[in-house]
Amino acid sequence: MSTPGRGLHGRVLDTLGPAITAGEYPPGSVLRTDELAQQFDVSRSVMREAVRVLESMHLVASRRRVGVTVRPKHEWNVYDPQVIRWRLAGADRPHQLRSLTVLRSAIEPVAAGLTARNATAEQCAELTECALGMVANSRGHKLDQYLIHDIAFHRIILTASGNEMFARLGDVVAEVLAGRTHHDVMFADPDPPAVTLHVRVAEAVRAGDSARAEELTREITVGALQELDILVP
Amino acid sequence: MSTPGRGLHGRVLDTLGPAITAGEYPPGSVLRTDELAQQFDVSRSVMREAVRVLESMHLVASRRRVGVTVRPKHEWNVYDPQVIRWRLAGADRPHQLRSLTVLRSAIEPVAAGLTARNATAEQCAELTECALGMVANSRGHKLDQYLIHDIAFHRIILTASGNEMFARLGDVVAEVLAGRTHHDVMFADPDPPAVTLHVRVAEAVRAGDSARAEELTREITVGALQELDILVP
DNA sequence: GTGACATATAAGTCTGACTTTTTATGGCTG
DNA sequence: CAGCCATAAAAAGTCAGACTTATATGTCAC
Repeated sequence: MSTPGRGLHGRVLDTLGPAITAGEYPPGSVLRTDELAQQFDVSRSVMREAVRVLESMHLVASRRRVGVTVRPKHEWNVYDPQVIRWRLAGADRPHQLRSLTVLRSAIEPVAAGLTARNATAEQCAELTECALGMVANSRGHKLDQYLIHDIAFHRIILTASGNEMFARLGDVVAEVLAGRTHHDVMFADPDPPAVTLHVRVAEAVRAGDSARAEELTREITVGALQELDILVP
Repeated sequence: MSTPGRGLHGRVLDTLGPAITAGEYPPGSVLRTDELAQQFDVSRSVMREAVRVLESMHLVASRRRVGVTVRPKHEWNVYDPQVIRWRLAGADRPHQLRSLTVLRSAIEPVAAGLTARNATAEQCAELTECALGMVANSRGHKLDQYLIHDIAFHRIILTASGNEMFARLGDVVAEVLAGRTHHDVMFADPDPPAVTLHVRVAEAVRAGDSARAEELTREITVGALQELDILVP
């Protein structure tokens, strides 16, 4: 899915990043570049590059004569896709999943409203196709195929809105949807009403009915939120 | 406001980052690390660290035997505060300001709704204080003092919501509000109705009226959006 | 106690040599 | 001429070592 092993510094990040975001090093902890370089058996230059990346994510701060100190959680760049992936892979996955689902419930309805205004004919067609694909795979344990169409659907909503900030959340939503299907529960087929809602959103967008698209999408995201409430109370 | 000149690589980023986000190097352009190092008169190691940071922001991709290629805009980490600052300082500032204001209009109402549920007594007090501070400075060209309270108000809404993703947008909103006051227009005192809305939001939060807090905040952000429509049609 | 000064420490910087990967090239063969 | 493989070249990637700079902290005089 992502970009693994793009050089030595990348491999260092693959273990150091998750460790930090998992809270293994409590905020305020000091790391020494030289020590880390020894631990990971890489040169100082490589370790320095890794630290620079962590610094740009605001996970750590590097100060002379002190070392590399871990920053408190509330300063992290929590929108960095890399950080999101690390946290989703770690211990506070449930907490992170909830935060992101709440975020979805704020963004997607507004995005759908804009999409109803701005979507091209082609995007409308794709959207409808995705919704139909969801219907077609909503019964008979074809969850993988269902998921693919579900992700595509929401990605189109976000990109067709014409707002770049919304569009960039496509990957995040994909991650959340995939996480729900694979990790957590959802053994059974998806709820029929939820599937129908997607079809109706596609209709509303095609009709250019902004308010309805927004309201229907809100129902979808609220449903996702309630589903999460049931699973993780 | 930010963290200027944290080392040589930081100074390189201060000019290379804005240049890239401004579109000076069109997507697909190739940069050579060694050439850049010469241009900026720094060592290769320093330039490599700078490139690593740009890479982690998805502004560029570094590939062997090819060079450092500039990525298309739609792949950038547009939520990175640094990237946002660079773009706000550049040519497409109006476009960026609009994107962020639309984002606000999606996030803040939902955040306010959650804040009405979750805010502590202390946070309620602070919120009221901010609203009153806005009222007190809403007349007589005391825009700077008004802005300070305005920023604090919205920051509390976002953090008191209890959602970390919302909380992290505090800086972004601050940047947008500051930008509106300083750069663009707003010579006159702020609109009295807008000021009143803030007071009423504080009241709703204090009363724990989630739906009302959400709706009133929506009015605020929609107003901000319309104001932008008038200025930049 | 307060202030000036010395010292130690860890990040920061530079340089040069070497390795690795990937692309282009050019000649060979069918 | 087309297709293929060996070769070379180019640029990033890695490493090691020496040196610089900022700064936290401890020491000493007052």
